[in-house]
Amino acid sequence: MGSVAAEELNLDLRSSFVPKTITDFLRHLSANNNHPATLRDFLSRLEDELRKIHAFKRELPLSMLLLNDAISVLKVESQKCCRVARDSPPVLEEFIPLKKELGDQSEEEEENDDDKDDNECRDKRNWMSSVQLWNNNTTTTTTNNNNNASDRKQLLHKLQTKKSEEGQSVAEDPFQTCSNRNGGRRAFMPFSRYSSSSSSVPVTTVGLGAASKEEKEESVRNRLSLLTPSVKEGCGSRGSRSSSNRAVSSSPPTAQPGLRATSLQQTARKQRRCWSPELHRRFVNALQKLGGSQAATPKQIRELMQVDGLTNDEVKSHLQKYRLHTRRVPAASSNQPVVVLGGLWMSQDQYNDSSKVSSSGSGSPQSPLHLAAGSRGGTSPTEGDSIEDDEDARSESYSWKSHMNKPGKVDV
DNA sequence: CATAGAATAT
DNA sequence: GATATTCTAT
Repeated sequence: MGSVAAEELNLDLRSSFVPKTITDFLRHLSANNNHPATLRDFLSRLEDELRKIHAFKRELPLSMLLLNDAISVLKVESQKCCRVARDSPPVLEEFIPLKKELGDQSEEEEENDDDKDDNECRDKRNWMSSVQLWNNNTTTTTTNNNNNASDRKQLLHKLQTKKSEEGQSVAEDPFQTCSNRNGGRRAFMPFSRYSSSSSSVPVTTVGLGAASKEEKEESVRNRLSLLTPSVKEGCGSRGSRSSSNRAVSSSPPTAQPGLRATSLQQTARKQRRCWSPELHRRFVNALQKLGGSQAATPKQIRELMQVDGLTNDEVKSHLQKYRLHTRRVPAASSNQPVVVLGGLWMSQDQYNDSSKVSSSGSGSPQSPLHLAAGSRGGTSPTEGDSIEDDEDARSESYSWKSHMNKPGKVDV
């Protein structure tokens, strides 16, 4: 029950305005017999914290400032304290220590960088894994410090404003199921892995062989609310596109023009959308409903997919890729497109259930076989890119990697 | 001006 | 290779 002060204060410090906190602290301190240990402890905590966020100093300039202030004040107080306690003469070195500490790690770079960015990045990454101060662009506005080589380059290259349409941003994250860690694996993991672990979801893991027609009750038209339980962190924590995105952020009331305020709008790239198997599945479903990849337009697809944060461009891009990939696998010789790739091309229905819940209406009215669409009355199969082919190609989970080449006919 | 598709860029 | 962004035509 001793001095819990530091504990509390530590918390306060993070979210409160320093002056107040410090004041409180000091008051508390003096009320407590000026316990030097307490002060020192707190001070050391602060310094520790400072060290931690040092790597982020560019992004959290204000935090650095506050912290520095706090430390300075406390240092002074500490001196006083000691003096009083030991009645010894002042030792003014009050402001030196701070510098000293930082000095070791690096400190001069206030704004040149570009190369030592590397160090910083590493630091950041380290911290990133444990700490999570990355929520918002808090202060990305750091005047001109925000570099990122690429960003900078882009900025210089073209300052033409870009429409920042996707206002939806937040609240997306339908089912981004990719594990996208830095050096990690990517792409689709077998569905068998999806559910399980945290959260409820009655779904029961669904192995790839069991359930095939989960629930058709289309009751829920839920716009895609299937949050993949276990993978929620998957695609690179897109909790918010920030890092240093288009710093739009609409800085409120311009706050205090006094300091760094000018928010530069840099053109940062969007976070890559991760086309999880689920997403792709929706995509394909939509295509089907729209009559094949050739007939569908990005917009239609997007609408059909009903995925929240999904943008036209994203769909467009995906569609482009999709077409590219599906084009290469013409049914070769007439029918029996399947079979190729040894079972790799099975009807999507099998995978359809994948895992997830909700399932929304997806698996239902697909009319799996509308192949008879009739479109081709026997015309020359030569081309072989009529809707059907798309269907074939699209069939399963997402393996366009088809490596398979049609040995038969070379072009030219 | 909005959208689709192709061509590039990252 | 997968996405994003830009360019061009509609």
